[in-house]
Amino acid sequence: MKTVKEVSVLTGVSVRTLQYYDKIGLLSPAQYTQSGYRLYDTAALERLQQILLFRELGFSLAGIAEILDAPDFDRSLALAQQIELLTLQAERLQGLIAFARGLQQKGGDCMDFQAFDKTKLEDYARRAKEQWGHTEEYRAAMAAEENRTPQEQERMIRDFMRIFTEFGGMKTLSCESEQVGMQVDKLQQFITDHYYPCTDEILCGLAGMYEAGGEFTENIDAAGGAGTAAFTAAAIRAHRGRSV
Amino acid sequence: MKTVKEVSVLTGVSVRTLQYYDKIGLLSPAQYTQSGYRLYDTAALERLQQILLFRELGFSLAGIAEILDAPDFDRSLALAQQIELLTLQAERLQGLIAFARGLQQKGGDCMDFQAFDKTKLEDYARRAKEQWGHTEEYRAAMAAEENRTPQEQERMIRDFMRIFTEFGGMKTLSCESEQVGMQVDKLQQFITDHYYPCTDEILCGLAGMYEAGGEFTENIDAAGGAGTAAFTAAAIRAHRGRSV
DNA sequence: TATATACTATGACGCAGCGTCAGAGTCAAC
DNA sequence: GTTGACTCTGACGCTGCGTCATAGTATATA
Repeated sequence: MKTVKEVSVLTGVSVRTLQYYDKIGLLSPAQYTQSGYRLYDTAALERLQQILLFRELGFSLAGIAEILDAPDFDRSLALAQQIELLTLQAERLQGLIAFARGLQQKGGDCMDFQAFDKTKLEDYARRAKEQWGHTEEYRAAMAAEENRTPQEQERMIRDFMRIFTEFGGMKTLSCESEQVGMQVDKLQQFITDHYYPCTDEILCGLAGMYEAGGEFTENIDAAGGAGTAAFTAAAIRAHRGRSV
Repeated sequence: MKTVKEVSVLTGVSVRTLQYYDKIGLLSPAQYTQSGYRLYDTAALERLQQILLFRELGFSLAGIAEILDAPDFDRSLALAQQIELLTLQAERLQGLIAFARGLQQKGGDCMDFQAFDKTKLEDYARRAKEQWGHTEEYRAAMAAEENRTPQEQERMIRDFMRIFTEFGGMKTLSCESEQVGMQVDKLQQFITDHYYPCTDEILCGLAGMYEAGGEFTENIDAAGGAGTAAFTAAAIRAHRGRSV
């Protein structure tokens, strides 16, 4: 039988936390003394181990109680779900890091999100139309484009910029790396979702425009720092080159 | 001039949040109507953009206020620090994911952390001594070892197990990958911190023991699933092999 | 036995960043 | 004048504890 302090020292959990876990019914001591002191036995300690294990894996205390108190609960399923959740968080973090690095490169003081101005975007769309305007999907997508409010368009431009800022933050990575591949997917998906169905072929075509040295190059480099456009183009080729 | 609702729709921030930002002094509207309605101008909107940018990068609202309100604040320094923070979080997440995957592989129902029992650990230490006991660093480290409480030893064993569980979760990765390399560093650092100075040479020696098929192999595979010991050995060789 | 000390218990409040609900006022249109 | 859409504010809730205040308890020492 161990007192709160002993358990605290043993496991690194604070006394207050142990009291709290008792209060919310997550971990009760084996018994109380007449004066109300908590006493923990080895069974309680083992339960605490389990609690700490799941807690570190990011489960909520309520979730841990559910897992530990329902003997028929599918632990491995819960674990699998948690792994997915953790993976999503990790991916998000990777994206954020790339984004932050991109911001850093393009210059901390002038965090300018207006570089992609509307006229240029229209120009951009016009050139795309010249190349792929004859397809039916393109015309269908354009119909949706028409009735977007200016505010929505502004937000989309910023989102678009951001993708390139993230590319900029990945310049230290290899073009072939998986993370860069995911970013290529992201770009392709974004264009498909918001502008027109972006096939691998079209994407490779865009790669050429990005590194051609014109306004596209300028805008992209403004978003992610010098060399971002070239890096993006290389990344697209590395991950889509085979299919063309 | 835009109302709260309009700003909300435009930026995706809830009305209540805008009111909250006003209350805490983070973002004040350009003016109020006689009836107390908030009205935002473009300057306020731009400030909101900045707020959202930093918020997404994980800055606290207080931190954002500090950054935006002090014109001479070093933004790029803050950004660099935040990148470090994000990187740490990402590394931690990667470790957790590997750990969770390791747990998954060794079997969800019997999450047994007692596999490394004390006698085996003593055996482990004894063999290490046979090989490197003649060095001075070893003897110094052993002095510290002596006066650890049984509880501290137990915790260390669990921590040690955990490192192998994490290795087990990385089996799908390449031995040469950077993440696995970091895990090798972690193992080496842990041994150095808690047992004896673990040189690259010693680590490679351990690798041999891990895959020799004896108790070490059993214990490590119990921690991370079948094949973990062999994977760990290969990982050590891949990242420390050159220096031996 | 008195006291010093270490430990324990409980309740209340605080933290971040809002969401939610209640009650009341406001604005424009029909 | 009434409807419906907005807006205001304050209060409370959420997670997972830390911190502080106040009070009781256990134990060793003088």
